[in-house]
Amino acid sequence: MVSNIDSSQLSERSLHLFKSLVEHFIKDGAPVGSRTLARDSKLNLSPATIRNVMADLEELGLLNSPHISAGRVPTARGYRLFVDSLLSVDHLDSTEVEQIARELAPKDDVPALMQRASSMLSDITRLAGVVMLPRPEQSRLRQIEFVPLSARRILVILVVNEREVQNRIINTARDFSPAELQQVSNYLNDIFAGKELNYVRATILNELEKMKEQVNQSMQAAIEMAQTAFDAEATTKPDDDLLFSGQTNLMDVAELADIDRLKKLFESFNQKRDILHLLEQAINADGIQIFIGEESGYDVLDNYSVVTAPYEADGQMLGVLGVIGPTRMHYERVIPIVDLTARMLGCALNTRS
Amino acid sequence: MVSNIDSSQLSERSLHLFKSLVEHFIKDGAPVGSRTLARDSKLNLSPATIRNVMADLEELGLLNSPHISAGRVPTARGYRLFVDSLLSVDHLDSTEVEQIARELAPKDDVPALMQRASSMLSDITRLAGVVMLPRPEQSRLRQIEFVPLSARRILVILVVNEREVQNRIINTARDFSPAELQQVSNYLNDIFAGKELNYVRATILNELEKMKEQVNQSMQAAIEMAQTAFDAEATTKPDDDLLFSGQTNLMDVAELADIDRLKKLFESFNQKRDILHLLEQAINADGIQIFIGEESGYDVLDNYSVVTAPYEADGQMLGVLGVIGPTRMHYERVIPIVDLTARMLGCALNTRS
DNA sequence: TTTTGCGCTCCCCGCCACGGAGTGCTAAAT
DNA sequence: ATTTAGCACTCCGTGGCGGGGAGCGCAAAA
Repeated sequence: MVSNIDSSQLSERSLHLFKSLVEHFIKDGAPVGSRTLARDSKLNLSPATIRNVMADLEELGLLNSPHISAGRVPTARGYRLFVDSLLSVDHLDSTEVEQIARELAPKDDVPALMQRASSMLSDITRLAGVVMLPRPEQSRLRQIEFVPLSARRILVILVVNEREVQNRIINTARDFSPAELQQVSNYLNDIFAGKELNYVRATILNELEKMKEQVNQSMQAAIEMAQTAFDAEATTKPDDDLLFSGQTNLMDVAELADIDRLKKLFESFNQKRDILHLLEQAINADGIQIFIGEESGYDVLDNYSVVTAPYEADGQMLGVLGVIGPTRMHYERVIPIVDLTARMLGCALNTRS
Repeated sequence: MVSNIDSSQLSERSLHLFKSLVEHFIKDGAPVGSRTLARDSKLNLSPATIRNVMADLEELGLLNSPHISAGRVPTARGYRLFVDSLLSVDHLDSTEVEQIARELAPKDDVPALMQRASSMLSDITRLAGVVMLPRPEQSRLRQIEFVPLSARRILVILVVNEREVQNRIINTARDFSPAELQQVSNYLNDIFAGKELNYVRATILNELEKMKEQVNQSMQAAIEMAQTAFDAEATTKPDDDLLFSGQTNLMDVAELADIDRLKKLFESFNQKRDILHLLEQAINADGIQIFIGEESGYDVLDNYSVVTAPYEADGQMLGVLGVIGPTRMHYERVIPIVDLTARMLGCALNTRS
């Protein structure tokens, strides 16, 4: 990748003008010319001077013109400089803070909370919101229960992470009596409660042979059953851990009104792959992270930026949330909103409740 | 509503021409004029004659012209006549039948099956697919279990309709021992197993007083707990029982490429209200039902048609599925697909499995 | 009853001219 | 050495204009 521009490489004046230009463009969406900039920035310079400066900035790859006699528009690299060095983040007004707090009040179950977080994000920012659900690798088994449905059909209930409940139905090779089931679940709870799900799965699958010798016949059955249960768990979960909302907000943004691009993006939302990869990069970052346009490496995101923040509870990284919008978005507003939402979601997920 | 046109009110020739015109328009999407129609329909008539016929049809409200010197376009009422009386339904080719069968093979859980049905519909028809989940009123309680999580937090598990599992966490006023919980669930299972959920809820809520007198103290607690459980059930479920897929397919249809309309429609998908109302009308119909454009009574659906079919299993109506697309859609193809899908989904849901 | 002929309407497309906004360059001013 | 003013040039968007095409209705002929 080409090296980015450092703010120290430019004169105070150039930076000021550049910032002014970006802000202007974010507001109006039209290429901005020397004249307007001369009027707006308080520097009392003539358009001609500004033209010179802009020519320099274009040289550096921070701006470009759609065609020879149009105003200038920030490039991806330009936005990068802008968000890294020039941005002054808004102070959120109290009604917004309240709204976020209200929506994220810890009510019922985790998926619903996530859903609320996502639609709240899209609502406030008027962009598309996205929330990545807590990564399954981070799930700790809290409790497992078996409920007999009929002769050989058993409902398995996994309680993970204090709050979240998963259930699936398995068919067993032989009949189990309720008493037996009770025994099995006691056994599994004793060994595995509090352990990480992947560990549980791995243990059950790999050390099956070893354990079989040590335990009695009934426990063998338990192990086989658990195997089925966790096998299913491994295969059914991994894809729908991404929630979107407010995609339609993107249809408002004028310069993205090109149906084809939009369609590609929406399809990408549905397939989730690209976005998921992007968010996975973000989960290890420390705080707010911003992907600008082509930077992301995904074609579909060409004229879009993604602003993300990881959220954590009980000192553990859980997932990522953020918004997707046009590169030309109000970063100074969006950034604090995403940031605050991540924090608050973390609070809501803390287990003391 | 204005009375619809009956095919017996028109001459054979008019009908033939009308049908020809509609088919033509569905294929090309452009207003069709007398010349083209004269060429295409095998009737060996001159354009002028056809113009006369078309004038009559316009009189009847079956056609109209976008402007005075353009070809004719079918009106909603025209489509209505077309689908009711003139349509010759395609024979599905075997690969499509196989695809439907394959996708709807009864695998794991019900929601996933529904999801597959919806995306399969959108996939094959290249329109938006929609599936209304089994109506909660039709849910029969099969089994209820209580799992203690901590002192006063209890996980309630409802198994409904043989297959579907719902769980929620409730906080109780006092501590319950595992033995007590067992007793409570036994009690509730005895009384309510096989009953309709609404009935269960109503019984618990209304006859609370009466029952309280008849039973011992422990059962009073049971009732109170059940009350909490089913209360929650009543409030958390009712909105997300509609699945969409393939909305993006609608972006391909040229004449709907108007961003604003599309946005409204998509938002309507998200809010689900209008579509839900529409489908509720459809659930009591006997088979395929078609809503054409403005007929539906919902603005957002102005240039769209909805083709639905209810599906049933074990002799019980469960829900509705269908597709949403431009009024100008290939009904002769879409109709048998929706029909077949409804039947097959019904099969997959039959409880003998 | 159907066809032919004719005049008319309306859309679509390409053309052109024009004003506006903006640029780059050079020469003058500070 | 910067900054400014002036100027020629480029490009976009708009609006007016004119033909060509498709289609219509109507009236008269077949």
